[in-house]
Amino acid sequence: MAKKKLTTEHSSEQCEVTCIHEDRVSRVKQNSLKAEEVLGLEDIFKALGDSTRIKLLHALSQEEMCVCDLAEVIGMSQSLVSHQLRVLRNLRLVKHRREGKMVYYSLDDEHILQLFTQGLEHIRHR
Amino acid sequence: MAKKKLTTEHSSEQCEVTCIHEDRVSRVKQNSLKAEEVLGLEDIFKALGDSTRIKLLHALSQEEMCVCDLAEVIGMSQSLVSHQLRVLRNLRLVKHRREGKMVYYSLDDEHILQLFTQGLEHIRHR
DNA sequence: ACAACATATGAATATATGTTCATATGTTAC
DNA sequence: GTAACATATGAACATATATTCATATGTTGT
Repeated sequence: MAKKKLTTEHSSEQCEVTCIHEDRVSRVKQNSLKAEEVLGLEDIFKALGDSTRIKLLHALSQEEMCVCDLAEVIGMSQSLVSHQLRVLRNLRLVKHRREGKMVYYSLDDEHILQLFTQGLEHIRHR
Repeated sequence: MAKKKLTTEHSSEQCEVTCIHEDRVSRVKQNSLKAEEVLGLEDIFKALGDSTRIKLLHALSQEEMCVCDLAEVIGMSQSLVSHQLRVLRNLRLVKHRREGKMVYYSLDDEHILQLFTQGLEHIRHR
């Protein structure tokens, strides 16, 4: 049986840490990412962190395609594909052009492919 | 060209698409990522798609640090840091070693840094 | 005008996930 | 043994997000 510990006064105002290596902490703190950079990275990686969007981007890395084709390739509904393409569009990861009734999508930034490659290297390398 | 047309009724059995470019679709389909690869990428990018974990990884990219230091550096609670470190540990993104009462974490895979670099290039390049 | 098609989108829902709180576990010193 | 400290973790909660459904918008052809 576990015992309860008598907690002395728990000042909840501050995080009362006692083990900080001050020099190390301040050194690393100074080299922090800017808030803007953190948010930017978060957005991109969040966009890449979904299997549907991964499949869409990978398909588009091969050729430009219309929404219907994309739906068929990844085996999901047109509605879902449209929704997810909008997410990718908002992040400037894909661009689109209209041709008659159809809308063709393609990659807007080839950096994405390098991220994929790096990611694949990682999952093989473990 | 386009295949059979289904009634535009509420037949929700199949995805009734009529605009498929068959050659293009089958070409791209053949070159699909394996399900395993998709899941692997999803896991990694999902892990990177959170600001707390981004800050943790970026801090660890500079030097090995204990949990307390990390909490101080990113300005969040010890509990949260521990939880998120476990996520990163499960994905083999960080490793840890015990030294007395403290546990020191460090990056387990330097590929991560390249992903960060690529990501940063992207957000600047738009 | 209309019908048919391709795509976009708002709303609803279910699930996933980040954060907090309380407490447990493990280590050192006494 | 107990106390103090550093870390880990289960549960609860709130928010975010993926997917589906129904419908709207835009385009072509008649």
